[in-house]
Amino acid sequence: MKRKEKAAETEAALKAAAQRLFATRGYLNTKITDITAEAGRAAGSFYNHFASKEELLESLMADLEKAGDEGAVQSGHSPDFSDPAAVRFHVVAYWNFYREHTATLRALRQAALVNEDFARKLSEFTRAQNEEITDHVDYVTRAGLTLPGSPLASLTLMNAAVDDFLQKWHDGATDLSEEDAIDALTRFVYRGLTGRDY
Amino acid sequence: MKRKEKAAETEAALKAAAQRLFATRGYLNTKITDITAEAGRAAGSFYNHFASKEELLESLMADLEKAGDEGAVQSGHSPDFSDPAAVRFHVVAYWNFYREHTATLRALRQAALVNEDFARKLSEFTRAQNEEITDHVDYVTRAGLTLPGSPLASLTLMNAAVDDFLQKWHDGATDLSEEDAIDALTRFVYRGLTGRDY
DNA sequence: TGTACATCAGTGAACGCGCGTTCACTGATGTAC
DNA sequence: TGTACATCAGTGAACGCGCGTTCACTGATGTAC
Repeated sequence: MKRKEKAAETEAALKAAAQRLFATRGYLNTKITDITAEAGRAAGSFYNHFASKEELLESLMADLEKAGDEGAVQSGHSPDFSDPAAVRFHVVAYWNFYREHTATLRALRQAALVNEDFARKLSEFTRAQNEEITDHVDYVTRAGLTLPGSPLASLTLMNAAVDDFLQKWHDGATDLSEEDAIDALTRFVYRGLTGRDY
Repeated sequence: MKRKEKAAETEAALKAAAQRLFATRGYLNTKITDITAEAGRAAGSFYNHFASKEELLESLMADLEKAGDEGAVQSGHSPDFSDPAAVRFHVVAYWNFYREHTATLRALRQAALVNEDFARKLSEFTRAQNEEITDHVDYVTRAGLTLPGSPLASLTLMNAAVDDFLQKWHDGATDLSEEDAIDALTRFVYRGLTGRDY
């Protein structure tokens, strides 16, 4: 079975090369021939594995979803967002998830700008994410605190702050160490959601 | 001087057409021939006015900056962010600014993904925006309240929340009316910055 | 005011570059007997 | 185990599409006398 091994190896090399390039120069700026060159293969080789750059990205997304599921399983966290520790736990989890999958996540966002299909996939992805923690924000109301808006709006606000801040931090737009950044983000979100100081 | 008038008219038509297309299908998905077709001119006409799509976008940015300056002048607002009304005022101002310039702002963000120059311009733009309100957040500290992080980090958090939420709201990701959206956003940001309920 | 020429905005067919995609070919691995 | 053929991963030159860009041309406006 040496043939299949070799094929799998090439496919993996192409994916790894793609991720490296997506991270540095972005999805839209990466040509298929860039990927094959970075992977040390001939241009034509690409099509033995993927029909297009889009399909490669879908494959990377599939890996990401698998990793996401594994992450979710091992959590066993508190869903009570009236507790700052629970908010922090989620911020940290998302922070790490983003760090490990920066290339794919950024590529996906770029692809969504240009491609209807990926736009849908991205919004489906965030919808699913919201779903998972909808009940978490309900704890805020049950604790006698008031959310900034409707539950969905509050989730969206939280995601907006986390997503964008995370990206800006990675781009070096702030002066903060990682711990300080997480601290600030947690505090901002917790306060925003609950109206309580922390 | 009928000739110059005609030229100015065509240039304006090209810009207007570009904005319409940028708003609907995005900057990156808009071809130069799309713009000329939408403006009802021949393809070659474009180059009488702009050397490239990038140059057209720069021209749109110049318009935007002019509008921004005019907006800033007529403000006469309170800079004291320990006062919710001051925060709201700024949120509303930015909200309106965004609504009026959606096409250009989104185009700029897309261009920044692909083009080094625009990336720099965009970050310069947000830096300048931050500059303008750096002192505003200092009022929070002076009022005896604690910011979520360093002043720069706090500003970045605020911008992150506003930018991303605004975009998501425009994309229809929430269920809120405009007033409710502004309310929720203001509350979230004010709480996040000050740790005070509102 | 009229005439002859110059200039300019606009036109659209044609050109050419960049890049995605194909395909005939090679050499290695697998299969049949 | 050896031989002959089949299959498959990989190669890279060549092809062709999409689109940015050019350019010779037209008709209208401006200028000189």
